[in-house]
Amino acid sequence: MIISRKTKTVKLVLELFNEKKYAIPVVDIVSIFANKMNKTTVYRILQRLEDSGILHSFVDKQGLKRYAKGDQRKSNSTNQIIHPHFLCDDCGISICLPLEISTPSIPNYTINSSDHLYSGQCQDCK
Amino acid sequence: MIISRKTKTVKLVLELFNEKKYAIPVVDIVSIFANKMNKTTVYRILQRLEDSGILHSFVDKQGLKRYAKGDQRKSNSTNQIIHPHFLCDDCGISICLPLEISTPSIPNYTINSSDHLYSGQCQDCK
DNA sequence: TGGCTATTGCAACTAAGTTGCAACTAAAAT
DNA sequence: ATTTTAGTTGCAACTTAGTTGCAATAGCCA
Repeated sequence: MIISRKTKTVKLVLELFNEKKYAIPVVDIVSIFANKMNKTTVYRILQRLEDSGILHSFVDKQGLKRYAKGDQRKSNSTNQIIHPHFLCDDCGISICLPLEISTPSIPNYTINSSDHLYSGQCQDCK
Repeated sequence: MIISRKTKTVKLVLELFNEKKYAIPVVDIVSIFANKMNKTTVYRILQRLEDSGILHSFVDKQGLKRYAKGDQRKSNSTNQIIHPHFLCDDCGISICLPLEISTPSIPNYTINSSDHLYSGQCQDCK
């Protein structure tokens, strides 16, 4: 499914991702908008924004799904724009690192996608 | 906490990891031992085995925690033995890849640990 | 404006993982 | 060998992330 209507709730979510340029846990987005929209709506909007290529997502070390701006769909098939994410152990913010990751080739295995997560201290916390 | 007693349940879990050399989701282990031990026990044994350096864990793309043999604790501090995991999209098995991952240095950031997950088709499914 | 259909809210549900506590048992002490 | 004590387990209840079905609502286009 693809975003086809710019509803109030969709606009709110898009505004959030324009303010914050790092990867945000879905749980946080749900609580940010707790009295603006239903949590089901949040999950569905994020899914649609990802399907539309406006956001991309990954699962962090705690198993929480996070979303950030940008399209990473094509990267998984054409082997481009694969980048690692960095998660700060102290303040919890997550950013997309501007590094190119090259996918190794492993005999007898086909690699379709990859995820890379670094964690430690960000510039503000170190 | 560290493993200090070799109870029946601990032995069963260790046997499982001797048979299967790939990373197993906790959920699977719970159902494998459904009538041998309580799920709480499974979670606690796995935690202790990891703290003891006998197993290591990571979170897969679905957000499920998986365990595999080997120690990865020291790798996170001394920068050794960091290896990626491979997850088969078809059959779901996960293996530890025998590849060494070098951690990049990012200005103003401290990196303490990293996780690398590839997915695609394994040798049996391809 | 009217109507089609995407979108939303609600409530109930699933599934993973956690917690507190009493009962149990492996292993050390006597 | 028996007692002691501290690590371990089972149970039941709970928390939290995420999902589903369906009726109601609201963009958007003719």
